Amino acid sequence: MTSVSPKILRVHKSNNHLHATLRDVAEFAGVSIKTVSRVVNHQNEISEETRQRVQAAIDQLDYRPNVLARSLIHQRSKTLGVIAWGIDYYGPSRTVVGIEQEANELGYSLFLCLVNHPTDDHQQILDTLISRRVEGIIWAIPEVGDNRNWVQTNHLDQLPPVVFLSMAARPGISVVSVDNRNGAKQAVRHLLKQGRLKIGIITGPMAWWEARERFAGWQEALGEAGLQASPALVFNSDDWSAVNGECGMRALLAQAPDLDAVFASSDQIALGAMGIAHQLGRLVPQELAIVGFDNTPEAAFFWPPLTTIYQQLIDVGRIAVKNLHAMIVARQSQNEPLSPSFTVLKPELIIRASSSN
Amino acid sequence: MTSVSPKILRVHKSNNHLHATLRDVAEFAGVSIKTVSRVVNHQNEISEETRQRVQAAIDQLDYRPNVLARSLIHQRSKTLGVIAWGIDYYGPSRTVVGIEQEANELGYSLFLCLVNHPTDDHQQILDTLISRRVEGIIWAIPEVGDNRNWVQTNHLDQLPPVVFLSMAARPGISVVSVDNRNGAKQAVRHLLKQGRLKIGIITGPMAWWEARERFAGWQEALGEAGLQASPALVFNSDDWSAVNGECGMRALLAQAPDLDAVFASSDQIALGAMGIAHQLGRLVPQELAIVGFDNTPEAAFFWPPLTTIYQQLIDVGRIAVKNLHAMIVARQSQNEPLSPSFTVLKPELIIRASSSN
DNA sequence: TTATCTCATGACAACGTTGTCGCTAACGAT
DNA sequence: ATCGTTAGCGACAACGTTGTCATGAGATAA
Repeated sequence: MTSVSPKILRVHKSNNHLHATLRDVAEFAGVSIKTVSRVVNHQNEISEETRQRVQAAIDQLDYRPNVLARSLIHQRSKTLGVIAWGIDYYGPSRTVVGIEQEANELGYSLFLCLVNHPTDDHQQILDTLISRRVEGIIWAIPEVGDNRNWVQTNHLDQLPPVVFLSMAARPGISVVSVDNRNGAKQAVRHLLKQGRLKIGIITGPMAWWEARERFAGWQEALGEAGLQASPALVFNSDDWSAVNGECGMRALLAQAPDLDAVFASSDQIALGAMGIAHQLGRLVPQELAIVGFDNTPEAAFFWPPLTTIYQQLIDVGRIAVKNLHAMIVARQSQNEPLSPSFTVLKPELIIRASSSN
Repeated sequence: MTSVSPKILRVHKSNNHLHATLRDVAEFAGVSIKTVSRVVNHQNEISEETRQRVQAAIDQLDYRPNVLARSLIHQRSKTLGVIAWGIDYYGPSRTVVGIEQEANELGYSLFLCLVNHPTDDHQQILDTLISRRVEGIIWAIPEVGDNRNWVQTNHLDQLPPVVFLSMAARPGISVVSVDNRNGAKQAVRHLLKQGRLKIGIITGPMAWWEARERFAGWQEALGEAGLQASPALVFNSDDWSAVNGECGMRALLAQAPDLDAVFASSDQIALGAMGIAHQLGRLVPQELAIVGFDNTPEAAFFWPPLTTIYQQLIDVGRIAVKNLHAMIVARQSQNEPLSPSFTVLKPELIIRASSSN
């Protein structure tokens, strides 16, 4: 516990504000406010001599332009808002990283807003962002239950441009998603190719759109192969955690003792499932092949290393911001608003030891 | 790919701006700007009759106060900045969650700024935040190499208040940290209590302060027990990943064949280490006990479940914002600036199967 | 010489708020 | 009738910028 008080060294300024203003610099350099403004903004109708004198004053006083004032004049805040959930999980946080990177490259600053649960009320957050005059919003809360119904009603056109992440296509709405259904299909097709015939699924929480899509992909892939998607092969999870992988694996082995493969709807679920397989003495992959979804960094080091589906979540974030930026530009240039885009990214199968003979 | 153009329904306003202003509302309601302002801010020197009339106009025009203008007047932006690294990792992202929660509760909005690497240049980010007039900054980039040296030189007092996360105590600087050294000590003491005598360590990257602290804790705990911290028991990682856990475990078993326990400096390192133990046929924990650090959600489901050190990272974030808020309040009330605080949180040992006999 | 032109600079309004102060009408007290 | 008092409301300046336009000095052209 230290308590040395920091020394306060501050250059004398004419006012008692925290920051020097154009006025301060102008007085200091003996020129008008406008002249200083020109120097700050590198406008060139200014003599080299005064430019240098003003620049010296700027440095001396450690002047920093006030972006709030600029935003007010220009009617552009150069900020975006992200409304997200679960950034302490791998997927959501990667998406936010992509969003931040692209926003930064395009010159936007990012307001981060988090909800504790996907179905929490968001009106207050939205109000805050609007009041702060963000130019656009990335809606990164997963689609759970009816938490996207407001999109239809609450007229979207009196909001700044919004890009939604991970939801079903809807008319008039910009969306960036990973093709979860295709990912699940790839997983199950791979298992079929390995000769597996009794392929179970541990779903995610079915209130989630992504969980339903992955389930549908499992169904479709089985259908393609002429196999029955019987209820005995299905376990529905409450959440995406490993606990449910454990429950699911126990239940499936009880329901379908001749099970020879499991598609787990997340890597965490797969992890729990593999733990139970070990406990029950089922060899993975020889007796039981397992595939996950997400490709978390740990998955490659599970025992055995986990076959899984890789989602380009950083790209999801980047593309979302790119599209959002296009919408902002279109709106401000008074053109017809851009017709909403629906972008889908195809995930990739990563084959590891948990599924290959 | 849908392309239905959204219908534009916008209430008529006197100007062509995106948002209604006090002026718009005032004209609509036939009162002065100031009167509308009073309604918006729930000031009471106003008659109930006009209040209702103005409120109706506000609702009609969907007026939202412009926080940028307010910030300008009040000289308070009610925003904070976080400068962070690695939020796609478990630890950093949890910390950010804590920061966001507390900021939100205290009425601040949060600017999120990320760096790709802890040693990247941060000056530009700092400039952006200052220009946006954040009232305080949370420095959530880990201390790596000399990336905190600027703190001494670049006079901290011409910045807004800053709270640093996870660094050694330094005079004049506010810090919130987890006691990594103590955490490592707890881990090693636990192994000693299990009767282990040859306890190796796979460190994190030693450029990191946290890695050095955990190493020091290992050393100290061995010293307490009168044991030799011999170099043969040490493997230095390049990073925190499972790959290094694999390398480390191989190296340690070669250097010290009678090894009976390993303290891994992260859960991921522990995961890699356990994988190699399995491959080499060493039973965990019977022949080789393993302890990790972080308590990631997966750790409880590793095979075997991993004993590890739990850090209250959400609290780190929350406390950091609380302290920052106190600094802000102190500075604006013209008092002597608050003497900097150094807060240390003690982590907890979570005992699971990977270490208990 | 005078008119025109360019260059460097400054005065002023505006962005959307809020704080200060002043005004008017109504009211009660004397 | 006169004098405060108060409630309700508006005019105005200010926050820190930027855009528009005006101004004056000097250079150039007629």
